[in-house]
Amino acid sequence: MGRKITLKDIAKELEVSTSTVSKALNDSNEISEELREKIKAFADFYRYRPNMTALKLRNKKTMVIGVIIPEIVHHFFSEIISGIEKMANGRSYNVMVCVSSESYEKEKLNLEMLSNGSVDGILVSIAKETLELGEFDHFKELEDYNIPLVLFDRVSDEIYCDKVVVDDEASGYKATKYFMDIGRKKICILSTPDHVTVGALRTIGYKKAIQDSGLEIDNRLIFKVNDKTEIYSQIQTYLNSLDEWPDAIVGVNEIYAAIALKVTKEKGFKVPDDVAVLGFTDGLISQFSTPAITAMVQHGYLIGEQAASLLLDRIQNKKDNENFETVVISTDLKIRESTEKKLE
Amino acid sequence: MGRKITLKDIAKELEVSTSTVSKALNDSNEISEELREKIKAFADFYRYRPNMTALKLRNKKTMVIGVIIPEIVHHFFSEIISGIEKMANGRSYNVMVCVSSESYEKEKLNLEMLSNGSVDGILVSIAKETLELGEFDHFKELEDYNIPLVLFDRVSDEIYCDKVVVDDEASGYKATKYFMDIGRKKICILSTPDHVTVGALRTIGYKKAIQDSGLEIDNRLIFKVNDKTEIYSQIQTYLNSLDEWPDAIVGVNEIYAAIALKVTKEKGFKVPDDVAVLGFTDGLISQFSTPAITAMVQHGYLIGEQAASLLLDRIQNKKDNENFETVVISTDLKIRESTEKKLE
DNA sequence: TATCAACACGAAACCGTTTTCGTAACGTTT
DNA sequence: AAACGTTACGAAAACGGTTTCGTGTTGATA
Repeated sequence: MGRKITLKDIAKELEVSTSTVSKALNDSNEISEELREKIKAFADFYRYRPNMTALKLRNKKTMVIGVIIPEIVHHFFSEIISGIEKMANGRSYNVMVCVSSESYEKEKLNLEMLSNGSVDGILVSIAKETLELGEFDHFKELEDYNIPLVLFDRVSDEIYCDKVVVDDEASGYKATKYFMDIGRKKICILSTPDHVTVGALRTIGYKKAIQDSGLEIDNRLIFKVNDKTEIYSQIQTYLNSLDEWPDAIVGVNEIYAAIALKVTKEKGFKVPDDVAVLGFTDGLISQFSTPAITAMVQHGYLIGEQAASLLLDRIQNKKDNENFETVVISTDLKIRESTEKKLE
Repeated sequence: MGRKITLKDIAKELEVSTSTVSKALNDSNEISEELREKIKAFADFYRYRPNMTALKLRNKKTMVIGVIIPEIVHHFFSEIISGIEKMANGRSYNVMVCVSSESYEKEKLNLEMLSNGSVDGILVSIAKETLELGEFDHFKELEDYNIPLVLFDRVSDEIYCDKVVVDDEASGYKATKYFMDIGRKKICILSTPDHVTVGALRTIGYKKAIQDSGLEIDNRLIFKVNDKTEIYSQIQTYLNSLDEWPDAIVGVNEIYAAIALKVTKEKGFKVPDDVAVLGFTDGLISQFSTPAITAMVQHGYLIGEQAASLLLDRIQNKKDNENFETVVISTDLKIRESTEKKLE
């Protein structure tokens, strides 16, 4: 029943004005040492804590940032949130998390909800459906409300704001180059449909690497997985449809790589001796599968930190509106058993 | 520059009072049809949206619930958050996520931060350190602030509130019983230190199952993994220290099971023929490792939904304070290759 | 024609703070 | 003694809404 105690309560009880109490608690020297101590003691005793909502209204800032992610049960994204949370917390901000479930409608709804004054700024990784539709007006409306936006990982050129991305093209290149360096000839890539930029960019990197080494690109070795139907059988069917099994497979995410690994082993090939497998995102699957999968580490935590940092800079400094920045987080190759000969 | 437009702005522009505008926008029939439409049109045109903070202050509710979890990059917990988010959203609430990183101090800080009026209710899964210290006063202070609390998964008897838990003891029993049913004799359990209740309870279930079948409990088959040092080598060392390798291993989480699987295969044993492995939490590791690991599915999503639902009931109905409920979510055994003979 | 309800709107209080400004009381200076 | 500067506090506005309670105008009723 310990009804929350307010400034007014204290004021009444101590027979002073609320302004006096407020000042006393904020250590203003406008109030005499004596009274100040008395008020503080009283407030302390009754565990007074200023009402945040009132403060938010007064200060016109909420000390909260909103995050919209496509999915939360996902190693990469949860890493990002973790980074965001850490950075925000360190700068005394809280984080409100919304999930778009890859749906355009939900993303729009979330955006509207967040932009009604609940948060001081918004971080978004765009939903697949939105990317597919190419519909970004809901983001543009944010400008009207004057609320800073930072996009991360899944971004769009049509939206003018700060961004944090992975150097996907370079990573695709790096992965492919690595395979060629260890002597692989027939390198296959399991990618996404083109509207998912990350997949598309990695594929571009893949192609460049092939061309740079003077080889021809074989389009049959590029497979775009359709997320809307069963993934496993798609990959299985595709690989089986090739005249000859590839000697190296790049999966643009952990799952594709893990599935490719599984299918390959089931087919009787030895990994990495016959076939080498590499995936993007260094999650638990890569670490714990057998053989452990070589992965492009994407540093999700760092991405989250950077994105939050950029957003908070915007919020706090009110940077000159026309100088948007794009931070590129580079990946690292974490070599594991799936591409290296095991020590016998 | 589209300065956020307020009621006052509209009122001034249309030369009416703010009360009129407010009523018109809320479809009050106190305002004439004609004026109402005019105001609405105007508001619409300028994209008026009520300031949430002001509403929160006025209504004395924030429509936000806070969640404190030990870790976010974790399949089980992210599933829970997902469930919470879904339920909260469905009931027009938003979710503020805080991470305790298993630290008592951070948990306490988070709790203080959330209880200052930022949220209408709080969901917590207790940090390991807190459980270890047995220090729960920070939760009790919540009562003073009159803010509802629901604990999930990691709970404590000392805290008097609604709870949502997994039937850990029964699950431990079920897992062990299953192993005995498929003819395993030497069943080992990789558990946690006792202060982590979930691990302890599962171990109790394990013991009961053994006893119920008339066998003796062999304490050497119960290993408590210490999270503070390297897990892999601990498990490896432990298993190697046994006179004889077990023919079945229960891991109280996915990681322990995956490591046990790996170590077992490295040692040259066949899974499941020589050794069967089972883990708790049905995450990606279990699905994608080879062989895929049999798992106790914990329905994290459901736990999240239930917890949020319970909390919202408290918030909305102001249930009679002394009738706390504990919802038990039961687990399911998802049998996979790691315990079943493979089809050749 | 006086009375009264219904209608349509505005004034003001309220939510819980902070902050600007005003001022009474006192001490100091010339 | 007049003028002035401090000190220590309170009144009131402000943040952006909602809501209660008037109140001036109508039209209908007795």
